[in-house]
Amino acid sequence: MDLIKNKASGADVAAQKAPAHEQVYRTLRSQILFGELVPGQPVTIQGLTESLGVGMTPVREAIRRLISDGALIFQGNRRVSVPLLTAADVEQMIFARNAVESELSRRAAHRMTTADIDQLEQIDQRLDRMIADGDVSGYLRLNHAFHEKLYDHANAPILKDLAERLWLRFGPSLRVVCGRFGTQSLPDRHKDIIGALRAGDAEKVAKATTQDIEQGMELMAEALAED
Amino acid sequence: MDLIKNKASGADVAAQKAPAHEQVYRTLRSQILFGELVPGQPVTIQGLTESLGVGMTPVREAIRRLISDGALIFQGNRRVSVPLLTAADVEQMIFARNAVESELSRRAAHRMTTADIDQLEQIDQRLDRMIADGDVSGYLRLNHAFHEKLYDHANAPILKDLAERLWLRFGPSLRVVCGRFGTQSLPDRHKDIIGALRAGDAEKVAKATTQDIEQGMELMAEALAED
DNA sequence: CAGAAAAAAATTTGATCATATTCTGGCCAT
DNA sequence: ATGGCCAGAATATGATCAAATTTTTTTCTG
Repeated sequence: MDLIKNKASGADVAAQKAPAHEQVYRTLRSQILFGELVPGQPVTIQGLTESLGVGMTPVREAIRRLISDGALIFQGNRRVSVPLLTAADVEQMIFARNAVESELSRRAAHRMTTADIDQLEQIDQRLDRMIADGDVSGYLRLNHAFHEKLYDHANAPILKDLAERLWLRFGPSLRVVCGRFGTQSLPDRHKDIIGALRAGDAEKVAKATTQDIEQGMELMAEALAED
Repeated sequence: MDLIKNKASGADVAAQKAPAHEQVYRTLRSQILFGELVPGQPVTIQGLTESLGVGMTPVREAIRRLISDGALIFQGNRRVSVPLLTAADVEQMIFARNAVESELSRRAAHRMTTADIDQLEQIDQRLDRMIADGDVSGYLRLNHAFHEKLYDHANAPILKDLAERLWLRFGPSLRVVCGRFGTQSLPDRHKDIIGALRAGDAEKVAKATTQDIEQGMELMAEALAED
């Protein structure tokens, strides 16, 4: 609604036309995915209507969607909050991510052109800069962008949807890990993935993805175990 | 022993206590899961407010949740409808179900007691009666109940949630298959699963689950290919 | 004059909000 | 501690506005 008059600056037409509940959803989803909300933090409808300047109906709808996504949890009474992961949760997510995302990588490997891989590498280079700068938010955004870009090429929307849900679940906790250990200590296998893509070795891409996942998730499990 | 007994007569009470949007969600979810809504059928908010006798806010919230579940799809303009599956969708679901549900079966196999297995077998016996009677609705409900009961024992809520979402996606189309071929031609591997459970052979349980999934999904793929 | 394409009105449906009602959890008195 | 009040938050409704579809009217062409 604020964006309506801002069209002069070239704001996205689609975003302008999107209904309020969609915009609220995207905003909250992004905040959760990139850890701007802390695990355990309560989420209230009235708080969001004020901070987002929108009525309660759109806020309600966005919250329901996010609960269904697993990005928020409904605490039995009428309270909603950002989920706290248990060790068992992380263990299940490792299994599920390995199964789904390694397959997405495998499929993407069969379909990506050199130009596609170049774009992916560009994202990874920007990501490296974020790590060097210690920019946690930037790191989280680009790490997600890297995987999303890769999985987009798998041409498997249902599998990608499953993967995206899992990311929403661990987003807040991943941020906590970064905050604790810093970006320096977050290794990834993106270089391996890119190399294997260029070599056209789909199995190697899948393997590297699995390693990437396990490194990240193990770190998360350790951080959670400390509490 | 029977902890559920606590709220035995409270089943209705609990249902009464549940907020309207929750009830609408459950009703629609059930209708979709068991194929009471036809693929492609449009779903309108105002139609539901009338037929369910509640305001539009609860209906809206339920619809958003179901869209997030993949049980309904948002058709670009403001219309919402029951999804029509493509061959590519089915292929992805076969992969995802195999990965997730075979693991759920494997985990359940490690934890189920003889009494648990007896209960599962009881469901399967009731299911056989439904097949004999040609009761498609009953068949769908008990087939779901069988798998849900099995996966409940896996103690893996995140994996179970992923599986449940996949079921919601193919529910409407499965009903179409049954309507076309009848219940007689729907073979399952439930007897194999039960036998392997009793033998304590987790790998065999997982294998039988995979076969059960592939039989059902292949049939669906064939039916969809006919159009 | 008939028929089809285009334009305009009417109807249906979705989106949002303001308001009333219900429920939860804390607080205070006993 | 226990039990009833009170503030605040969530739930639910109906009214209102906007968008899209359908129907009707108009217009143009053969």
